[in-house]
Amino acid sequence: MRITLKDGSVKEYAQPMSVLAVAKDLSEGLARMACVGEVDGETVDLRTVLDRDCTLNIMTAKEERGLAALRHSASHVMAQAVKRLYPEAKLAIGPSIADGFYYDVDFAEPIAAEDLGKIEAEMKKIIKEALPIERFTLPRQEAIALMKEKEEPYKVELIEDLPEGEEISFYKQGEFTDLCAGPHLMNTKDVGKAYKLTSIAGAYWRGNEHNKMLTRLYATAFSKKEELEAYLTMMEEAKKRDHRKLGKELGIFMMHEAGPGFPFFLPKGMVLKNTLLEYWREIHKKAGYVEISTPMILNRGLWENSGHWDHYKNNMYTTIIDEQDFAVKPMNCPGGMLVYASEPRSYRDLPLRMGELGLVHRHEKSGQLHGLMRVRCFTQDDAHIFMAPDQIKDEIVGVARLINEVYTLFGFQYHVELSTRPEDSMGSDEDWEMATEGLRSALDELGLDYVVNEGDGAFYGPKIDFHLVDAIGRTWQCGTIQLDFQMPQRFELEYIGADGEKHRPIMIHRVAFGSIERFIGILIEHFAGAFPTWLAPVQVKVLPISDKFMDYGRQVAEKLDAAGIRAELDIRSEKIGYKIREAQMQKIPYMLVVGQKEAEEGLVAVRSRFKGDEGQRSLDEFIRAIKEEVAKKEIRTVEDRETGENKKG
RNA sequence: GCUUCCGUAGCGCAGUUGGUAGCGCAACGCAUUCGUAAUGCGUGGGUCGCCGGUUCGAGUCCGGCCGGGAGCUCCA
Repeated sequence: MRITLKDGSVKEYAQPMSVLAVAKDLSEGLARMACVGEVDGETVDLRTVLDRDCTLNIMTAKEERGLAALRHSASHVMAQAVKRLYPEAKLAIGPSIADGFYYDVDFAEPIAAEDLGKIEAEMKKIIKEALPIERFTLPRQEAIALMKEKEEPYKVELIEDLPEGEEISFYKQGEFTDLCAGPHLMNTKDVGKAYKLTSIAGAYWRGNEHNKMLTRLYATAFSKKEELEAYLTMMEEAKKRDHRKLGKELGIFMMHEAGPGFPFFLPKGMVLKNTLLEYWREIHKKAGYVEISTPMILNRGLWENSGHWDHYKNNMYTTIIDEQDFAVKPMNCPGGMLVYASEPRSYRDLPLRMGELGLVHRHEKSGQLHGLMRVRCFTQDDAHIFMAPDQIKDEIVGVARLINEVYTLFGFQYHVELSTRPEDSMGSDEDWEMATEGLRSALDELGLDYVVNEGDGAFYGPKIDFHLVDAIGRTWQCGTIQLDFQMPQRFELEYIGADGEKHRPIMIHRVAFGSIERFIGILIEHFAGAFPTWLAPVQVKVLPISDKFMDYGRQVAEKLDAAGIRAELDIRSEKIGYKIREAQMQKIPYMLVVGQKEAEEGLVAVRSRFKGDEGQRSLDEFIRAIKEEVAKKEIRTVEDRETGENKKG
């Protein structure tokens, strides 16, 4: 039996060997880091026996899967601590996740955030006890019997759902035994000191809202204390970027209890929104789109025809006009269908790309609302593309490139998902198959990596989703491309082909920003409110040294305004330091200080967020430079000045 | 919607065992006219989210509702 190591060296053994034995054979003292192995690319526990030729990689806790094992063991320690403190508690599941781990527990009595400290203290003891973590397996029936004996009904249910005939693996540490596939560390002491219980929340058993809600204990663990501290500091910093906090401070938007989930855009936010829309119109015009606008309220018959009345009614606001049912649009597509059908279409018109900045309303459940990220009314930068079947792939590729262009302009990283047919859907299997394949082949042609989201498509078709990341690492769906065979059929859309016959077009629904509101939320967090100059609601603040230079300041501001630059003049009788501080906290890109010297010589003293822009220059020169920067939609490096927020103590 | 926590001036907060409210910033007024992150002094502003209950008395205790946060579930 030959075992090839990651570094290329080869070891020969006559007998089957455990990963642990091989690891021990290789290194004198087995470090706590070496808790997990990877055999032919598959992660395994160190106790796994090797009985064939294979490639072996012994990982450290710093490597992703090693870290997952560390956290997984930490979650067992947490569960053990919980069982010691609350013997009545029933355990559900406790995996490692992206930033840590959790354990779902069914407590007899609710516990409070203050109890986390007690659990943490008990964990410390268990780690100090240095309990070996042992793996063993049982046949199915014995496994069920063991969990019944320990009165763990959730574990029994989990085992019952595992495939027949397989041995069930368990991990045991001291008095605590848990159903688990592993892998794990070798000893509880290896969990170390770099762990912390972070929060407490509710979570449904098996993620189903009809099931009982359990208590989820969130925690995190790292291989080093410094890493834990760096993570906690990072989370604190990220919270400062929260778009709800910055949105208020920078006067971008507000919420009011008069309209939960319905955002109000303030003057500065409106500038931001309009600037984005201006950009949107510019690139769509270039990409061959026309723009339409369809009504916000349409009658029930239309929504029945589109399928929304059957498949989307729970999310729709309805009203009665002249004794007839009407609905506020939750999507723009049916209106778009009517525009397409309003005149005869020729194959020469295709692909017909119709954009619409449509305000849609959806009744989201109250608990889903989240600042601008999840609202009840939002503007979709929608478009419906009608095309012949042989144009599908090119159109999808074109849309994906457009979306990529938009995200790249802002410097976003994104990932792509392909969502397939959901349970509640309409149309034939063949249509769904064809549509899904169409999206898949376009993704392949673009060479984009994607994950498949089974059953997550829209009720009328499969979709490609583009996801962006917010300040604390949550991802939000923004762009989507959806391929739809259903709507054109339901609305009996047609075009006259080259053959003089009637044909049915196929349609793409797509958004690039997704929702302007959500996109703005993500932009705020992405830039921490310090928008690139082309987007900044106020681009320049003119700051006279004293009232004596107010007139000159006014002239400067007017000249900027005439040049199409968004400028404000600070007219208060305050000292220059005070005015600068405020402009700085408002994250305004440029400040122009004007006093005696500037007024006499027609200059401005530039102070900016950016590196290398300080100093006196003529106003004309400044205007030329800023206009060029705006035209290029440049994203410049923000100089790292102290925030000043805590300066006063 | 569910679990849990929270709701005091425009914003950020304090308010001890129940005895009808304070601080900082902001706003406003006066003085200051200043050269790169907070000039000084003064003034006004609150049905303590709303409704009900307990009590001689409720910001404080209890219940319901509304709104918000964290997560779950659902979605752009």
